[in-house]
Amino acid sequence: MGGPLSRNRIVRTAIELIERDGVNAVSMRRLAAELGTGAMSLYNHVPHKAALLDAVAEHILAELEFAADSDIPDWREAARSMARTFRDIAHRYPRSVMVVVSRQPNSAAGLRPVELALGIARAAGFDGPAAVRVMRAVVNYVLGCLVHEASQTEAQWASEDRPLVTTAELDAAGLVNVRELLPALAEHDSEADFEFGLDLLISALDALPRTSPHTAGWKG
Amino acid sequence: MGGPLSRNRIVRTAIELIERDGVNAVSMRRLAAELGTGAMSLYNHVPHKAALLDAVAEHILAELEFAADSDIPDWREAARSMARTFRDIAHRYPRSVMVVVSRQPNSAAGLRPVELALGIARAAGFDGPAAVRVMRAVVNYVLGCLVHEASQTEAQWASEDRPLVTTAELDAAGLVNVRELLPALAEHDSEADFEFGLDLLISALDALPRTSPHTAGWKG
DNA sequence: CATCGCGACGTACAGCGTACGTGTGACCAC
DNA sequence: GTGGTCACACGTACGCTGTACGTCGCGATG
Repeated sequence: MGGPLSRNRIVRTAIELIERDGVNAVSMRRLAAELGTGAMSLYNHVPHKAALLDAVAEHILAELEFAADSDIPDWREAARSMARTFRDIAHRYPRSVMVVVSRQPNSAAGLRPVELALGIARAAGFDGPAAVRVMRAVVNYVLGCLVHEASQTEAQWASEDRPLVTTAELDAAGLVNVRELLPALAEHDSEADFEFGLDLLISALDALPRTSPHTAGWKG
Repeated sequence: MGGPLSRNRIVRTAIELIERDGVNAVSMRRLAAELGTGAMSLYNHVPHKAALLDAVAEHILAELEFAADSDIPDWREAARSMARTFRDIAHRYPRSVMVVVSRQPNSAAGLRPVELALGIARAAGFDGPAAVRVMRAVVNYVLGCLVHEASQTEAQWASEDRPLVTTAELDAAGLVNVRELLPALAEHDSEADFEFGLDLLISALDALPRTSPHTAGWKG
């Protein structure tokens, strides 16, 4: 069914399964059934389940490479572009985000976002430890946004638009600010919020003194 | 052994178990053994395992309430203090961080950080959607830092100071920036990086125009 | 004393990851 | 052609998981 078994086909099907039924629904047997084979056949292509999930993370992260545009002269625009690309990919695989994020980023594939961000930081004129700090500031912000949105998405999947928390509970817990701003919290535009924080961070970084000359982004 | 079984004792022991052996090592049987009882006894206090992990998250998040100091007049200092407190708690339970983060934050307990951050944003003179945006910017940044550090910690636990990635692999993958900045990446001071991004973000937010008068933090 | 309810505990079952053995077909040396 | 080798699909089996259900002991209440 669907051609010969291969590591790539297994990984792609695993991603489909995660997106359709959630991470917890992924088992070797179910995945094999999806592929029309026996569970043990998978082990000819993947050493164990953890490695499979690593491969899933790697596969998704690999899309960054193709999507990232490294020819943008203005480093602020390049950084924004990379962050948006990252977020777009996360939106394409919403239920896989936590899988990707929770894998240790020490494989060569996991370090690709770091590589790209470091390149941009250096192009902006930051060097050595400064580049690392700048890179981490924006990567961590983006990471937090993705985790946040993934949480929201999963919560939505879990409870089919049933009220997640009642105002009575909020009052009981003394969460007055949440209670008052509940409409603003509920109808918030996560896209706009993402851009807001991103612009803020990048502008602040751009205003920092440099340790080495940079190619673009002087404040006129 | 150790007094009567209770929900609180179960949750505390679960946290100990996570910190000692990792999340994957937590099973109802092992947890029960740790408590000196049978596995099924736990179900008199907790409906199922997922609820137990929810309770773990809630228990850890509850420490924010006691630790948070809401009497700081300067909103920037208040925000910094809250962020640091959050991070301190994460450092006290390093291997539980991903559990807390990956639970849906829609319980009253999970919304406590949101509540505190919203309070600070409003005290800073932001209101309505602006308060929500400001709150989210800093919360997402802090969240990203915690996830990042948790990943690092878990990686360290997983491989007892064996080299995680070789320079040869980096070259093969074309990660030139990572390769060159590897020393800076390795010996980086995560505390300093955290403060760097936090200050940057808070200062940038403080420079924003307000929609309502605020009590402190004017730029002189 | 009889009764009741709560909570600790054992048993049982479906499902999990995966170690191991077997079978089958494609390839190659002679 | 024939025998050997190898890759890979597949079945079986084991120890572990979460948890539904039944039982039993014990303190409180009539």
